[in-house]
Amino acid sequence: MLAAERRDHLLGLLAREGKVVAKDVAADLGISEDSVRRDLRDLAAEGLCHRVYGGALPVSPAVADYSARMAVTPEGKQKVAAAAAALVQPDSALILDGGTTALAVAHGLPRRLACTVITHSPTIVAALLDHPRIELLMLGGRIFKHSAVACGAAAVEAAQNVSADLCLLGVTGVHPEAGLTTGDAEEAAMKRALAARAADTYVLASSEKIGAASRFRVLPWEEISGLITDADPHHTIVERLTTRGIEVLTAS
Amino acid sequence: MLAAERRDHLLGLLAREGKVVAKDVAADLGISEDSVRRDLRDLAAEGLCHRVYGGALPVSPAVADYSARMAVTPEGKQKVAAAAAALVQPDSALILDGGTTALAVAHGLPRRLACTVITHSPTIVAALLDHPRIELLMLGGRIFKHSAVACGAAAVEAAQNVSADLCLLGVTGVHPEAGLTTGDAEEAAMKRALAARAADTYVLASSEKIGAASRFRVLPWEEISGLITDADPHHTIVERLTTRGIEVLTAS
DNA sequence: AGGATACATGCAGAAACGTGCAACAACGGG
DNA sequence: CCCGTTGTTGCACGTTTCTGCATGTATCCT
Repeated sequence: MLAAERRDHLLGLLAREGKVVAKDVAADLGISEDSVRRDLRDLAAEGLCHRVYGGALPVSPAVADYSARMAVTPEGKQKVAAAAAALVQPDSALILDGGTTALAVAHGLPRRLACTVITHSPTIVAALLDHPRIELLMLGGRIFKHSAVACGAAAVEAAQNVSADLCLLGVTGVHPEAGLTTGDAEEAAMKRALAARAADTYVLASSEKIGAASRFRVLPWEEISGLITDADPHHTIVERLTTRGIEVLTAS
Repeated sequence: MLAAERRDHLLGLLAREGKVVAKDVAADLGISEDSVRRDLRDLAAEGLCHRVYGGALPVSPAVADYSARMAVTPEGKQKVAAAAAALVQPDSALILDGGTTALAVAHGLPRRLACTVITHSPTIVAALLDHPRIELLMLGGRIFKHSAVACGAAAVEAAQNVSADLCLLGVTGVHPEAGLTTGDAEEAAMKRALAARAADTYVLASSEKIGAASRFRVLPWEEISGLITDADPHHTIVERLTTRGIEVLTAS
Protein backbone atom coordinates (compact mmCIF):
# COMPACT_ATOMS: atom_id res chain seq x y z
CA MET A 1 0.00 0.00 0.00
CA LEU A 2 1.47 3.29 -1.13
CA ALA A 3 1.45 6.30 1.13
CA ALA A 4 -0.55 8.30 -1.42
CA GLU A 5 -3.11 5.51 -1.57
CA ARG A 6 -3.51 5.63 2.16
CA ARG A 7 -4.10 9.34 2.10
CA ASP A 8 -6.76 8.98 -0.58
CA HIS A 9 -8.37 6.23 1.41
CA LEU A 10 -8.47 8.48 4.46
CA LEU A 11 -9.94 11.41 2.56
CA GLY A 12 -12.53 9.13 1.00
CA LEU A 13 -13.48 7.78 4.39
CA LEU A 14 -13.71 11.29 5.69
CA ALA A 15 -16.04 12.34 2.90
CA ARG A 16 -18.16 9.17 3.00
CA GLU A 17 -18.52 8.63 6.70
CA GLY A 18 -17.79 12.05 8.12
CA LYS A 19 -15.06 10.76 10.41
CA VAL A 20 -11.96 8.64 10.69
CA VAL A 21 -10.91 6.58 13.69
CA ALA A 22 -7.18 5.97 13.64
CA LYS A 23 -7.36 2.62 15.36
CA ASP A 24 -10.00 1.18 13.03
CA VAL A 25 -8.23 2.27 9.88
CA ALA A 26 -4.96 0.80 11.10
CA ALA A 27 -6.69 -2.51 11.74
CA ASP A 28 -8.52 -2.45 8.38
CA LEU A 29 -5.44 -1.71 6.33
CA GLY A 30 -3.12 -3.80 8.43
CA ILE A 31 -0.72 -0.98 9.13
CA SER A 32 0.38 0.59 12.36
CA GLU A 33 -1.61 3.28 14.06
CA ASP A 34 1.48 5.43 13.94
CA SER A 35 1.33 5.62 10.17
CA VAL A 36 -2.31 6.53 10.22
CA ARG A 37 -1.65 9.20 12.80
CA ARG A 38 1.23 10.53 10.72
CA ASP A 39 -0.97 10.70 7.65
CA LEU A 40 -3.73 12.44 9.52
CA ARG A 41 -1.25 14.89 10.95
CA ASP A 42 0.01 15.70 7.46
CA LEU A 43 -3.48 16.04 6.02
CA ALA A 44 -4.41 18.32 8.86
CA ALA A 45 -1.32 20.44 8.20
CA GLU A 46 -2.50 20.81 4.61
CA GLY A 47 -5.92 21.80 5.86
CA LEU A 48 -7.57 18.70 4.42
CA CYS A 49 -8.94 17.38 7.65
CA HIS A 50 -9.46 18.36 11.23
CA ARG A 51 -7.47 16.36 13.73
CA VAL A 52 -9.22 15.30 16.93
CA TYR A 53 -8.32 12.95 19.73
CA GLY A 54 -8.80 9.45 18.38
CA GLY A 55 -8.98 10.28 14.70
CA ALA A 56 -10.06 13.11 12.45
CA LEU A 57 -13.11 14.93 11.11
CA PRO A 58 -13.75 16.66 7.77
CA VAL A 59 -12.53 20.25 7.66
CA SER A 60 -15.78 21.73 6.59
CA PRO A 61 -18.35 19.82 8.56
CA ALA A 62 -21.12 20.86 6.17
CA VAL A 63 -21.34 17.37 4.74
CA ALA A 64 -21.85 15.79 8.11
CA ASP A 65 -24.70 17.93 9.35
CA TYR A 66 -26.52 17.74 6.10
CA SER A 67 -29.34 16.11 8.03
CA ALA A 68 -29.69 18.96 10.48
CA ARG A 69 -30.80 21.26 7.74
CA MET A 70 -34.21 22.68 7.22
CA ALA A 71 -35.74 22.83 3.80
CA VAL A 72 -38.29 25.50 3.09
CA THR A 73 -36.37 26.59 0.03
CA PRO A 74 -36.90 24.89 -3.32
CA GLU A 75 -34.85 21.75 -3.60
CA GLY A 76 -32.57 23.14 -6.29
CA LYS A 77 -31.58 26.19 -4.29
CA GLN A 78 -31.15 24.00 -1.25
CA LYS A 79 -28.68 21.79 -3.07
CA VAL A 80 -26.76 24.71 -4.47
CA ALA A 81 -26.67 26.33 -1.04
CA ALA A 82 -25.39 23.17 0.62
CA ALA A 83 -22.61 22.81 -1.94
CA ALA A 84 -21.71 26.46 -1.47
CA ALA A 85 -21.70 26.19 2.32
CA ALA A 86 -19.23 23.35 2.01
CA LEU A 87 -16.77 25.71 0.33
CA VAL A 88 -16.51 27.88 3.40
CA GLN A 89 -13.34 27.15 5.33
CA PRO A 90 -13.16 27.50 9.11
CA ASP A 91 -11.75 30.84 10.25
CA SER A 92 -12.06 32.32 6.78
CA ALA A 93 -13.90 35.45 5.72
CA LEU A 94 -16.94 35.08 3.48
CA ILE A 95 -18.71 37.76 1.49
CA LEU A 96 -22.33 36.71 1.12
CA ASP A 97 -24.64 38.34 -1.38
CA GLY A 98 -28.33 38.92 -0.76
CA GLY A 99 -31.18 36.92 -2.23
CA THR A 100 -32.95 33.71 -1.39
CA THR A 101 -30.18 31.37 -2.46
CA ALA A 102 -27.65 33.25 -0.36
CA LEU A 103 -30.09 33.12 2.52
CA ALA A 104 -30.22 29.37 2.12
CA VAL A 105 -26.42 29.33 2.27
CA ALA A 106 -26.57 31.28 5.53
CA HIS A 107 -28.98 28.75 6.97
CA GLY A 108 -26.77 25.96 5.73
CA LEU A 109 -23.64 27.12 7.51
CA PRO A 110 -22.86 24.57 10.22
CA ARG A 111 -23.38 25.82 13.74
CA ARG A 112 -19.91 24.86 14.77
CA LEU A 113 -18.25 26.74 11.93
CA ALA A 114 -16.33 29.78 13.10
CA CYS A 115 -15.85 32.42 10.42
CA THR A 116 -16.56 36.00 9.44
CA VAL A 117 -19.51 36.81 7.22
CA ILE A 118 -19.64 40.12 5.39
CA THR A 119 -22.91 41.03 3.73
CA HIS A 120 -24.99 43.92 2.50
CA SER A 121 -28.23 42.13 3.27
CA PRO A 122 -30.06 42.83 6.54
CA THR A 123 -31.96 39.60 5.99
CA ILE A 124 -28.76 37.58 5.98
CA VAL A 125 -27.63 39.36 9.11
CA ALA A 126 -30.91 38.56 10.83
CA ALA A 127 -30.60 34.90 9.81
CA LEU A 128 -27.09 34.63 11.26
CA LEU A 129 -27.71 36.54 14.47
CA ASP A 130 -28.19 33.40 16.52
CA HIS A 131 -25.22 31.60 15.01
CA PRO A 132 -22.86 31.15 17.93
CA ARG A 133 -19.52 31.40 16.17
CA ILE A 134 -19.98 33.70 13.23
CA GLU A 135 -18.65 37.22 13.32
CA LEU A 136 -20.95 39.52 11.35
CA LEU A 137 -20.11 42.59 9.35
CA MET A 138 -22.86 44.53 7.64
CA LEU A 139 -22.16 46.85 4.73
CA GLY A 140 -24.52 49.79 4.99
CA GLY A 141 -26.04 52.07 2.43
CA ARG A 142 -29.29 52.95 0.80
CA ILE A 143 -31.62 49.98 0.96
CA PHE A 144 -32.86 48.79 -2.38
CA LYS A 145 -36.24 47.46 -1.34
CA HIS A 146 -36.93 45.12 -4.19
CA SER A 147 -34.15 42.78 -3.17
CA ALA A 148 -33.70 44.02 0.39
CA VAL A 149 -30.01 44.80 0.19
CA ALA A 150 -27.85 47.87 0.65
CA CYS A 151 -26.82 49.42 -2.66
CA GLY A 152 -25.48 52.64 -4.03
CA ALA A 153 -22.35 54.69 -3.56
CA ALA A 154 -22.13 54.33 0.21
CA ALA A 155 -22.50 50.57 0.07
CA VAL A 156 -19.88 50.23 -2.66
CA GLU A 157 -17.58 52.46 -0.68
CA ALA A 158 -18.10 50.38 2.45
CA ALA A 159 -17.22 47.30 0.43
CA GLN A 160 -13.86 48.81 -0.51
CA ASN A 161 -12.74 48.50 3.10
CA VAL A 162 -13.12 44.75 3.46
CA SER A 163 -11.36 41.72 2.07
CA ALA A 164 -12.38 38.11 2.12
CA ASP A 165 -11.30 34.67 1.04
CA LEU A 166 -14.52 33.76 -0.70
CA CYS A 167 -17.46 35.57 -2.24
CA LEU A 168 -20.73 33.79 -2.97
CA LEU A 169 -22.80 35.71 -5.45
CA GLY A 170 -26.38 35.25 -6.56
CA VAL A 171 -27.47 36.31 -10.03
CA THR A 172 -30.68 36.06 -12.02
CA GLY A 173 -29.19 35.08 -15.33
CA VAL A 174 -26.37 32.76 -16.40
CA HIS A 175 -25.83 32.86 -20.13
CA PRO A 176 -22.85 31.74 -22.24
CA GLU A 177 -22.63 35.00 -24.17
CA ALA A 178 -24.34 37.53 -21.90
CA GLY A 179 -22.39 36.30 -18.89
CA LEU A 180 -23.77 36.77 -15.41
CA THR A 181 -26.64 39.21 -15.26
CA THR A 182 -29.17 40.75 -12.92
CA GLY A 183 -32.20 42.99 -13.25
CA ASP A 184 -30.98 46.18 -11.63
CA ALA A 185 -27.98 48.35 -12.48
CA GLU A 186 -27.24 49.37 -8.89
CA GLU A 187 -27.40 45.80 -7.77
CA ALA A 188 -25.07 44.73 -10.55
CA ALA A 189 -22.55 47.37 -9.50
CA MET A 190 -22.78 46.25 -5.90
CA LYS A 191 -22.20 42.63 -6.82
CA ARG A 192 -19.17 43.68 -8.84
CA ALA A 193 -17.82 45.57 -5.86
CA LEU A 194 -18.29 42.54 -3.62
CA ALA A 195 -16.67 40.13 -6.03
CA ALA A 196 -13.67 42.43 -6.36
CA ARG A 197 -12.97 42.18 -2.63
CA ALA A 198 -12.65 38.40 -2.43
CA ALA A 199 -9.85 36.09 -3.49
CA ASP A 200 -12.35 33.68 -5.04
CA THR A 201 -15.84 34.32 -6.34
CA TYR A 202 -18.35 31.57 -6.93
CA VAL A 203 -21.73 32.17 -8.51
CA LEU A 204 -24.82 30.48 -7.11
CA ALA A 205 -27.17 29.46 -9.89
CA SER A 206 -29.98 27.01 -9.42
CA SER A 207 -30.97 25.31 -12.66
CA GLU A 208 -33.76 27.72 -13.66
CA LYS A 209 -31.19 30.51 -14.01
CA ILE A 210 -29.11 28.64 -16.54
CA GLY A 211 -29.54 30.05 -20.02
CA ALA A 212 -31.42 33.13 -18.78
CA ALA A 213 -30.17 36.66 -19.25
CA SER A 214 -31.27 39.84 -17.50
CA ARG A 215 -30.67 43.43 -18.49
CA PHE A 216 -27.49 44.28 -16.60
CA ARG A 217 -24.24 42.42 -16.66
CA VAL A 218 -22.61 41.70 -13.32
CA LEU A 219 -19.32 40.16 -14.36
CA PRO A 220 -17.70 38.51 -17.35
CA TRP A 221 -16.81 34.87 -17.03
CA GLU A 222 -13.11 35.54 -16.57
CA GLU A 223 -13.66 37.22 -13.25
CA ILE A 224 -15.21 34.34 -11.39
CA SER A 225 -13.65 31.23 -9.98
CA GLY A 226 -16.57 28.97 -10.67
CA LEU A 227 -20.26 28.29 -10.86
CA ILE A 228 -22.28 26.26 -8.38
CA THR A 229 -25.41 24.74 -9.85
CA ASP A 230 -27.74 21.80 -9.54
CA ALA A 231 -28.22 21.58 -13.28
CA ASP A 232 -27.22 18.41 -15.08
CA PRO A 233 -23.52 18.55 -16.05
CA HIS A 234 -24.59 17.32 -19.52
CA HIS A 235 -27.06 20.15 -20.02
CA THR A 236 -26.12 21.83 -23.32
CA ILE A 237 -25.43 25.22 -21.79
CA VAL A 238 -23.51 23.82 -18.86
CA GLU A 239 -21.34 21.88 -21.28
CA ARG A 240 -20.70 25.03 -23.29
CA LEU A 241 -19.61 26.76 -20.11
CA THR A 242 -17.34 23.88 -19.20
CA THR A 243 -15.68 23.90 -22.60
CA ARG A 244 -15.12 27.62 -22.18
CA GLY A 245 -13.06 26.77 -19.13
CA ILE A 246 -15.55 27.63 -16.41
CA GLU A 247 -15.24 25.47 -13.33
CA VAL A 248 -18.70 24.09 -12.72
CA LEU A 249 -19.42 22.57 -9.31
CA THR A 250 -22.42 20.31 -9.52
CA ALA A 251 -24.58 20.19 -6.43
CA SER A 252 -26.47 16.99 -5.86
CA MET B 1 -17.47 7.42 19.30
CA LEU B 2 -14.92 10.21 19.18
CA ALA B 3 -15.02 12.93 21.80
CA ALA B 4 -15.40 15.57 19.09
CA GLU B 5 -18.37 13.65 17.70
CA ARG B 6 -20.07 13.70 21.05
CA ARG B 7 -19.72 17.43 21.27
CA ASP B 8 -21.21 17.84 17.80
CA HIS B 9 -24.02 15.54 18.76
CA LEU B 10 -24.73 17.71 21.78
CA LEU B 11 -24.72 20.91 19.73
CA GLY B 12 -27.02 19.32 17.18
CA LEU B 13 -29.40 18.21 19.88
CA LEU B 14 -29.29 21.67 21.35
CA ALA B 15 -30.16 23.26 18.03
CA ARG B 16 -32.85 20.72 17.09
CA GLU B 17 -34.60 20.20 20.38
CA GLY B 18 -33.69 23.33 22.26
CA LYS B 19 -32.32 21.45 25.24
CA VAL B 20 -30.08 18.67 26.42
CA VAL B 21 -30.65 16.42 29.42
CA ALA B 22 -27.35 14.96 30.60
CA LYS B 23 -28.87 11.75 31.87
CA ASP B 24 -30.78 10.99 28.67
CA VAL B 25 -27.84 11.63 26.40
CA ALA B 26 -25.61 9.45 28.53
CA ALA B 27 -28.14 6.63 28.26
CA ASP B 28 -28.62 7.15 24.51
CA LEU B 29 -24.94 7.10 23.69
CA GLY B 30 -24.03 4.52 26.27
CA ILE B 31 -21.48 6.68 28.02
CA SER B 32 -21.25 7.96 31.57
CA GLU B 33 -23.06 11.06 32.68
CA ASP B 34 -19.74 12.42 33.79
CA SER B 35 -18.52 12.60 30.24
CA VAL B 36 -21.65 14.36 29.12
CA ARG B 37 -21.36 16.82 31.96
CA ARG B 38 -17.70 17.40 31.15
CA ASP B 39 -18.57 18.07 27.50
CA LEU B 40 -21.34 20.44 28.44
CA ARG B 41 -19.01 22.24 30.80
CA ASP B 42 -16.45 22.67 28.02
CA LEU B 43 -19.03 23.81 25.50
CA ALA B 44 -20.36 26.29 28.02
CA ALA B 45 -16.82 27.56 28.60
CA GLU B 46 -16.56 28.20 24.85
CA GLY B 47 -19.86 30.00 24.97
CA LEU B 48 -21.61 27.40 22.82
CA CYS B 49 -24.29 26.45 25.29
CA HIS B 50 -25.79 27.56 28.51
CA ARG B 51 -25.33 25.18 31.39
CA VAL B 52 -28.31 24.56 33.63
CA TYR B 53 -29.04 22.10 36.39
CA GLY B 54 -29.70 18.74 34.75
CA GLY B 55 -28.36 19.58 31.30
CA ALA B 56 -27.93 22.58 29.02
CA LEU B 57 -29.84 25.06 26.89
CA PRO B 58 -28.90 26.80 23.61
CA VAL B 59 -26.55 29.67 24.20
CA SER B 60 -28.67 32.23 22.43
CA PRO B 61 -29.93 33.70 25.65
CA ALA B 62 -29.23 37.07 24.05
CA VAL B 63 -30.95 36.17 20.83
CA ALA B 64 -33.61 33.99 22.36
CA ASP B 65 -34.71 36.59 24.78
CA TYR B 66 -34.41 39.13 22.02
CA SER B 67 -36.98 37.25 19.97
CA ALA B 68 -39.01 36.65 23.10
CA ARG B 69 -38.95 40.35 23.87
CA MET B 70 -39.91 41.01 20.28
CA ALA B 71 -42.79 38.58 20.27
CA VAL B 72 -44.74 40.32 22.96
CA THR B 73 -44.30 44.03 23.03
CA PRO B 74 -45.47 45.10 26.47
CA GLU B 75 -48.24 47.63 26.51
CA GLY B 76 -45.94 50.31 27.90
CA LYS B 77 -43.52 50.09 25.00
CA GLN B 78 -46.43 50.08 22.61
CA LYS B 79 -47.72 53.36 24.02
CA VAL B 80 -44.29 54.96 23.98
CA ALA B 81 -43.78 53.81 20.41
CA ALA B 82 -47.09 55.25 19.28
CA ALA B 83 -46.32 58.61 20.85
CA ALA B 84 -42.88 58.60 19.24
CA ALA B 85 -44.24 57.69 15.82
CA ALA B 86 -46.52 60.70 16.05
CA LEU B 87 -43.48 62.98 16.23
CA VAL B 88 -42.28 61.97 12.78
CA GLN B 89 -43.13 64.66 10.24
CA PRO B 90 -43.90 63.80 6.61
CA ASP B 91 -40.88 64.08 4.32
CA SER B 92 -38.51 64.37 7.24
CA ALA B 93 -35.51 62.22 8.02
CA LEU B 94 -35.61 60.03 11.09
CA ILE B 95 -32.73 58.30 12.81
CA LEU B 96 -34.08 55.22 14.51
CA ASP B 97 -32.09 53.33 17.12
CA GLY B 98 -32.18 49.56 17.54
CA GLY B 99 -33.98 47.69 20.29
CA THR B 100 -37.48 46.50 20.86
CA THR B 101 -39.02 49.87 21.57
CA ALA B 102 -37.56 51.32 18.38
CA LEU B 103 -38.86 48.29 16.52
CA ALA B 104 -42.31 49.04 17.87
CA VAL B 105 -41.90 52.59 16.55
CA ALA B 106 -41.06 51.20 13.12
CA HIS B 107 -44.19 49.09 13.17
CA GLY B 108 -46.14 52.10 14.34
CA LEU B 109 -45.19 54.38 11.45
CA PRO B 110 -48.31 55.05 9.36
CA ARG B 111 -48.26 53.36 5.97
CA ARG B 112 -49.05 56.59 4.17
CA LEU B 113 -46.16 58.44 5.77
CA ALA B 114 -43.37 59.27 3.35
CA CYS B 115 -40.03 59.84 5.04
CA THR B 116 -36.45 58.65 5.29
CA VAL B 117 -35.44 56.26 8.04
CA ILE B 118 -31.79 55.91 8.96
CA THR B 119 -30.87 53.06 11.26
CA HIS B 120 -28.04 50.77 12.31
CA SER B 121 -30.40 47.89 13.02
CA PRO B 122 -30.94 45.17 10.40
CA THR B 123 -34.08 44.22 12.28
CA ILE B 124 -35.56 47.67 11.83
CA VAL B 125 -34.67 47.57 8.15
CA ALA B 126 -36.37 44.21 7.78
CA ALA B 127 -39.47 45.55 9.50
CA LEU B 128 -39.70 48.55 7.19
CA LEU B 129 -38.92 46.75 3.93
CA ASP B 130 -42.55 46.42 2.99
CA HIS B 131 -43.43 49.97 3.90
CA PRO B 132 -44.41 51.56 0.59
CA ARG B 133 -43.21 55.12 1.09
CA ILE B 134 -40.24 54.97 3.41
CA GLU B 135 -36.75 55.45 2.06
CA LEU B 136 -34.31 53.29 4.03
CA LEU B 137 -30.69 53.92 4.85
CA MET B 138 -28.74 51.35 6.78
CA LEU B 139 -25.56 52.23 8.66
CA GLY B 140 -23.20 49.29 8.41
CA GLY B 141 -20.48 47.99 10.66
CA ARG B 142 -19.59 45.12 12.90
CA ILE B 143 -22.77 43.56 14.22
CA PHE B 144 -23.07 43.50 17.98
CA LYS B 145 -25.09 40.35 18.40
CA HIS B 146 -26.59 40.93 21.80
CA SER B 147 -28.73 43.79 20.61
CA ALA B 148 -28.52 43.04 16.88
CA VAL B 149 -27.22 46.39 15.73
CA ALA B 150 -24.14 47.64 13.90
CA CYS B 151 -21.55 49.13 16.25
CA GLY B 152 -17.93 50.07 16.28
CA ALA B 153 -15.72 52.47 14.40
CA ALA B 154 -17.13 51.79 10.95
CA ALA B 155 -20.71 52.30 12.11
CA VAL B 156 -19.89 55.54 13.89
CA GLU B 157 -18.03 56.73 10.82
CA ALA B 158 -21.00 55.90 8.62
CA ALA B 159 -23.19 57.90 10.95
CA GLN B 160 -21.03 60.98 10.42
CA ASN B 161 -22.26 61.17 6.84
CA VAL B 162 -25.94 61.53 7.54
CA SER B 163 -28.15 64.21 9.01
CA ALA B 164 -31.71 64.02 10.17
CA ASP B 165 -34.47 66.05 11.72
CA LEU B 166 -35.25 63.67 14.51
CA CYS B 167 -33.50 60.89 16.38
CA LEU B 168 -35.40 58.39 18.48
CA LEU B 169 -33.14 56.67 20.94
CA GLY B 170 -33.72 53.69 23.17
CA VAL B 171 -31.81 53.34 26.44
CA THR B 172 -31.89 50.90 29.32
CA GLY B 173 -31.59 53.40 32.15
CA VAL B 174 -33.09 56.81 32.80
CA HIS B 175 -31.80 58.29 36.02
CA PRO B 176 -31.84 61.89 37.32
CA GLU B 177 -28.14 61.90 38.19
CA ALA B 178 -26.66 59.14 36.02
CA GLY B 179 -28.44 60.45 32.97
CA LEU B 180 -29.25 58.14 30.07
CA THR B 181 -27.39 54.87 30.25
CA THR B 182 -27.01 51.54 28.50
CA GLY B 183 -25.22 48.28 29.22
CA ASP B 184 -22.52 48.33 26.57
CA ALA B 185 -19.82 50.89 25.86
CA GLU B 186 -19.82 50.41 22.09
CA GLU B 187 -23.55 50.76 21.98
CA ALA B 188 -23.40 53.90 24.08
CA ALA B 189 -20.89 55.44 21.67
CA MET B 190 -23.05 54.52 18.71
CA LYS B 191 -26.12 56.10 20.28
CA ARG B 192 -24.12 59.25 20.93
CA ALA B 193 -23.02 59.34 17.31
CA LEU B 194 -26.61 58.96 16.15
CA ALA B 195 -27.94 61.65 18.47
CA ALA B 196 -25.26 64.06 17.28
CA ARG B 197 -26.52 63.81 13.71
CA ALA B 198 -30.11 64.87 14.38
CA ALA B 199 -31.59 68.28 15.07
CA ASP B 200 -33.75 66.84 17.85
CA THR B 201 -33.24 63.75 19.94
CA TYR B 202 -35.98 62.11 21.94
CA VAL B 203 -35.41 59.22 24.28
CA LEU B 204 -37.83 56.30 24.39
CA ALA B 205 -38.26 55.05 27.93
CA SER B 206 -41.07 52.80 28.99
CA SER B 207 -41.84 53.08 32.68
CA GLU B 208 -39.63 50.23 33.89
CA LYS B 209 -36.56 52.14 32.70
CA ILE B 210 -37.31 55.19 34.84
CA GLY B 211 -34.99 55.39 37.81
CA ALA B 212 -32.71 52.63 36.49
CA ALA B 213 -29.07 53.14 35.62
CA SER B 214 -26.78 50.94 33.55
CA ARG B 215 -23.03 50.97 33.38
CA PHE B 216 -22.36 53.30 30.45
CA ARG B 217 -23.67 56.79 29.97
CA VAL B 218 -25.10 57.61 26.57
CA LEU B 219 -25.79 61.32 26.92
CA PRO B 220 -26.23 63.95 29.58
CA TRP B 221 -29.64 65.50 29.92
CA GLU B 222 -28.65 68.72 28.17
CA GLU B 223 -28.14 66.98 24.87
CA ILE B 224 -31.60 65.64 24.39
CA SER B 225 -34.76 67.40 23.40
CA GLY B 226 -37.09 65.31 25.49
CA LEU B 227 -38.18 62.04 26.95
CA ILE B 228 -41.10 59.93 25.81
CA THR B 229 -42.50 57.67 28.52
CA ASP B 230 -45.66 56.00 29.67
CA ALA B 231 -44.80 56.62 33.33
CA ASP B 232 -47.17 58.67 35.47
CA PRO B 233 -46.26 62.38 35.15
CA HIS B 234 -46.53 62.58 38.93
CA HIS B 235 -44.00 59.81 39.48
CA THR B 236 -41.30 61.25 41.79
CA ILE B 237 -38.46 60.76 39.35
CA VAL B 238 -40.43 62.07 36.40
CA GLU B 239 -41.26 65.20 38.40
CA ARG B 240 -37.61 65.65 39.25
CA LEU B 241 -36.78 65.47 35.58
CA THR B 242 -39.49 67.97 34.73
CA THR B 243 -38.21 70.43 37.33
CA ARG B 244 -34.75 70.05 35.84
CA GLY B 245 -36.20 71.37 32.61
CA ILE B 246 -36.52 68.11 30.70
CA GLU B 247 -39.44 68.04 28.32
CA VAL B 248 -41.39 64.91 29.20
CA LEU B 249 -43.95 63.63 26.68
CA THR B 250 -46.41 61.35 28.36
CA ALA B 251 -47.70 58.48 26.24
CA SER B 252 -51.11 57.17 27.10
C1' DA C 1 -36.14 19.74 56.93
C1' DG C 2 -34.86 15.61 54.51
C1' DG C 3 -34.35 12.60 50.74
C1' DA C 4 -33.15 12.50 45.98
C1' DT C 5 -30.68 14.09 42.33
C1' DA C 6 -27.06 16.61 40.11
C1' DC C 7 -22.66 18.34 40.66
C1' DA C 8 -17.31 19.07 41.16
C1' DT C 9 -13.19 16.93 42.35
C1' DG C 10 -9.61 13.61 42.78
C1' DC C 11 -7.90 9.36 41.25
C1' DA C 12 -6.49 5.33 38.50
C1' DG C 13 -6.50 2.64 34.43
C1' DA C 14 -6.69 2.85 29.61
C1' DA C 15 -6.13 4.86 25.39
C1' DA C 16 -3.95 8.04 22.29
C1' DC C 17 -0.17 10.89 21.47
C1' DG C 18 4.70 12.67 20.10
C1' DT C 19 9.42 11.64 19.66
C1' DG C 20 13.60 9.29 18.95
C1' DC C 21 15.57 5.30 16.97
C1' DA C 22 16.64 1.51 14.02
C1' DA C 23 15.54 -1.24 10.02
C1' DC C 24 14.58 -1.14 5.38
C1' DA C 25 13.66 0.16 0.59
C1' DA C 26 14.17 3.47 -3.28
C1' DC C 27 17.10 6.40 -5.64
C1' DG C 28 21.08 8.60 -7.77
C1' DG C 29 26.05 9.54 -8.40
C1' DG C 30 30.49 7.74 -8.81
C1' DC D 1 27.97 -2.39 -9.20
C1' DC D 2 28.62 -0.13 -4.81
C1' DC D 3 27.59 3.17 -1.45
C1' DG D 4 25.75 7.27 0.63
C1' DT D 5 21.46 9.78 0.92
C1' DT D 6 16.78 10.20 1.60
C1' DG D 7 12.32 8.92 2.95
C1' DT D 8 9.22 5.63 5.02
C1' DT D 9 7.74 2.39 8.48
C1' DG D 10 7.19 0.09 12.85
C1' DC D 11 8.57 -0.11 17.61
C1' DA D 12 9.70 1.56 22.32
C1' DC D 13 9.40 4.91 25.56
C1' DG D 14 7.64 8.64 28.32
C1' DT D 15 3.82 12.04 28.30
C1' DT D 16 -0.67 13.73 27.75
C1' DT D 17 -5.53 13.11 27.48
C1' DC D 18 -9.71 10.81 28.21
C1' DT D 19 -13.04 8.20 30.90
C1' DG D 20 -15.48 6.03 34.58
C1' DC D 21 -15.82 5.51 39.46
C1' DA D 22 -15.82 7.06 44.23
C1' DT D 23 -16.20 10.68 47.31
C1' DG D 24 -18.08 14.63 49.36
C1' DT D 25 -20.84 18.87 48.40
C1' DA D 26 -24.46 21.69 46.37
C1' DT D 27 -29.02 22.09 44.69
C1' DC D 28 -33.66 20.79 43.91
C1' DC D 29 -38.22 19.09 45.18
C1' DT D 30 -41.61 17.66 48.46
